[in-house]
Amino acid sequence: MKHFSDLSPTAERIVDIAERLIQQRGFNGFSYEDIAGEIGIRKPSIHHHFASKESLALTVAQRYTDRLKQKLLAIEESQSSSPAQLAGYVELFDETYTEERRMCTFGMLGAECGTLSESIRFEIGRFFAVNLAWLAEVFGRGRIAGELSFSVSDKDQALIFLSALEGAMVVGKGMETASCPKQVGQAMIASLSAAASNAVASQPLTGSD
Amino acid sequence: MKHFSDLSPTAERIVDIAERLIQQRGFNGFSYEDIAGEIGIRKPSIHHHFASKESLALTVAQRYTDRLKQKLLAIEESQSSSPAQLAGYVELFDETYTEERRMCTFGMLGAECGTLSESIRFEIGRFFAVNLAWLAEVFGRGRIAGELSFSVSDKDQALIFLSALEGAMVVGKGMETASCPKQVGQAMIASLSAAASNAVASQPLTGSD
DNA sequence: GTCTATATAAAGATAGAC
DNA sequence: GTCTATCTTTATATAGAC
Repeated sequence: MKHFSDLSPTAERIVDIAERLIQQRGFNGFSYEDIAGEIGIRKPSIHHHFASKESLALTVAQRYTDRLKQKLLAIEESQSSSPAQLAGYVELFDETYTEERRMCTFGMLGAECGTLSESIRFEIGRFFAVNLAWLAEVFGRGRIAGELSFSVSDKDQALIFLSALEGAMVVGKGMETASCPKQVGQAMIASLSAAASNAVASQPLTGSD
Repeated sequence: MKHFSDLSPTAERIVDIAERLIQQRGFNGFSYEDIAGEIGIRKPSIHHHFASKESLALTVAQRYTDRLKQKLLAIEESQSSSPAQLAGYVELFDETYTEERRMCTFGMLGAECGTLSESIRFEIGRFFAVNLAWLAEVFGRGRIAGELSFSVSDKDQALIFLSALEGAMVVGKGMETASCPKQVGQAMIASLSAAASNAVASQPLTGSD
């Protein structure tokens, strides 16, 4: 298919359910039968829409990244300050987690990537790269504007931020906590902002490359 | 069994292999056949040592936490400063990741916990609790000694630190990066230490509870 | 697009011999 | 402790009718 708007209503339902199952149980933790049972049709009907489980997961993955990009643009348009943009970003993780304690689709797939095909591994790398590039930009702007202060490169700060949110979902699920990504995200933003108010010279030690 | 030293040589090999498979492929990503093939015995022989896959995973989990506790004690004994203790802690994650790009056993199980039994979920919660308690102590001592500076509670800082390292393994695997947990860990320690050198007043905003 | 029927393989597990 | 044989269930997938 060219794009996700080309998906038939049933295909879209399948993708919706598969996405949720990947987030809650992992790629190796659900089957076509689970999806069929939920929709009320039979397994072969799922195969009619997605010949293989891998192609289904690939569609889930591509749509997820596509939607993320849209949400990042929406954050940039609605929020002008860097701390507010970060808060919007944290909210994306929190919404996902709060909704039936789902993991980030790519947090789950990243953990499982030792069992996944090359085409899906490619999508995993692409998703994280999109996140890191966007975060590094936000951290760069925030640092220059004096809204955020940190002593590592923009790229390292982006990696810390993304990792902490992905990890917060894992730790939160493992500890059966209600709001882990939000707690971690807000604490990090508080740290970065508090440092900016105190800081005399908030130059990064290692540049912004 | 009372303790892990009671494991027969074959049982121990089984646990070793199961641990590695959980870390690399997840609980739902391997089978008794994988273990049997690697050891050179048959599936029923694995069942002789561990009647169910779940009981095997439980032993893997309990041994993993047991060993972690020992390693934390070793770090406390060999390192006196808080930044050095954190560096030792980061090294634990880095060693695991560097060894064939393994995940933390509980990072993987935490992500998959929607498919796991109550007894394993209990172990997941226990593991993270042990980590958070140890880290919060280290952060508290480091803050009081003026070696570390951060503007959230000791507990929140511990949660950020653990989450970031767990997440770094996920992101690192997903991006096929060589050294993600080390990079994230060292960057965080640098941040916390650099802040301590600059800080005028490094009181936590929200107390140390 | 959906169904029944079926193929094929793998999974977790047990019985009982050696 | 290990084996062969077997059970039972599930998974992914295909063929072909409606």
